Amino acid sequence: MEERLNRVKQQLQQSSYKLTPQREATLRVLIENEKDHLSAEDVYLKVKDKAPEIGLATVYRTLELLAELKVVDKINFGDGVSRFDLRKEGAKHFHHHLVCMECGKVEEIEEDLLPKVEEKVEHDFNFRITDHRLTFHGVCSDCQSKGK
Amino acid sequence: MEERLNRVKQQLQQSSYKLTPQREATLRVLIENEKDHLSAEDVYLKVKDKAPEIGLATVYRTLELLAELKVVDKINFGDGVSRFDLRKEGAKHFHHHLVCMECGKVEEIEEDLLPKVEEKVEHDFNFRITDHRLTFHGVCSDCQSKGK
DNA sequence: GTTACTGCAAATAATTTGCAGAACT
DNA sequence: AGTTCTGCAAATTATTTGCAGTAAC
Repeated sequence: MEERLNRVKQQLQQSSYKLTPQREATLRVLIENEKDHLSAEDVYLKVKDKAPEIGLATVYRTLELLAELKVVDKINFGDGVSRFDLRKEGAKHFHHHLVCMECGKVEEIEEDLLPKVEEKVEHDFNFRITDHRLTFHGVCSDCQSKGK
Repeated sequence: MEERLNRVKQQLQQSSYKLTPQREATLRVLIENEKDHLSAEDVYLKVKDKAPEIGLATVYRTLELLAELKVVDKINFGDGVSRFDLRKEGAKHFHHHLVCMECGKVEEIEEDLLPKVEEKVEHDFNFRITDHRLTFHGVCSDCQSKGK
């Protein structure tokens, strides 16, 4: 946790940004809820528990900043809300998601499934890929067994 | 064009919906701009040219209805706007997109690149896939040559 | 001391909803 | 007649921005 914060701190300072208490609190929430896919509002509420004086606008600004630095990825599952997902340290690409259409659960796939596909796309379309978003919609295993 | 409208009309009627003049005008705009990725507002403006009395709320309601029937797919490229993309007739899955981070251009990939990946995911995660969203971020060939 | 950062409130933007009337079956 | 559909205006929701004060280097 602490090492991770420090690395982000260095990243911030390299771009002459500061790791303020508000930003630190926001980062801690993101790290503690790494497996979730929190909206800005969700993050705000959790940060407020620790630092009640923080404003929602600051959370938005911090999340935007972290997205710029590629510390988090911003993703949208189709409800009108942006969600923020901590990027695995050192990961070149954003991980993939499985969204269950029945219960809404979101699972993560860490393994990069796309290298071959990306090779083909870069070649066929002469497009230099820097990142991707891959989300599968379907029915999770729990809902499959329930649904019978 | 007309056959295509008729097929959607039948789809609507199967679910006891009607193909009203407003819905038809909206569909025509979508078909005429098949290669674009129009927002609800974009669609509204284009429909208004033909049928000035139509309301924005009706366009939203129509697009939502068409998404439900899988005539269009709703997609979000990260700006805060939903875009609506006509699904190729008979296509089982949503096609893929290349979004250029420099100029914002969006290209489509019709070929389904994911059957092998999906097989693996269904097996490894016991997840029944019904659809997917795959978008690549990067630099298109035009911007690559300009950028030199 | 200067520049970056924050909280608050107000502004903006996208989308949804309530409702009374119109249209289709 | 009964239901579905529409336009309008108002409401809601998510996000952004202006600004005056605060904190960090």
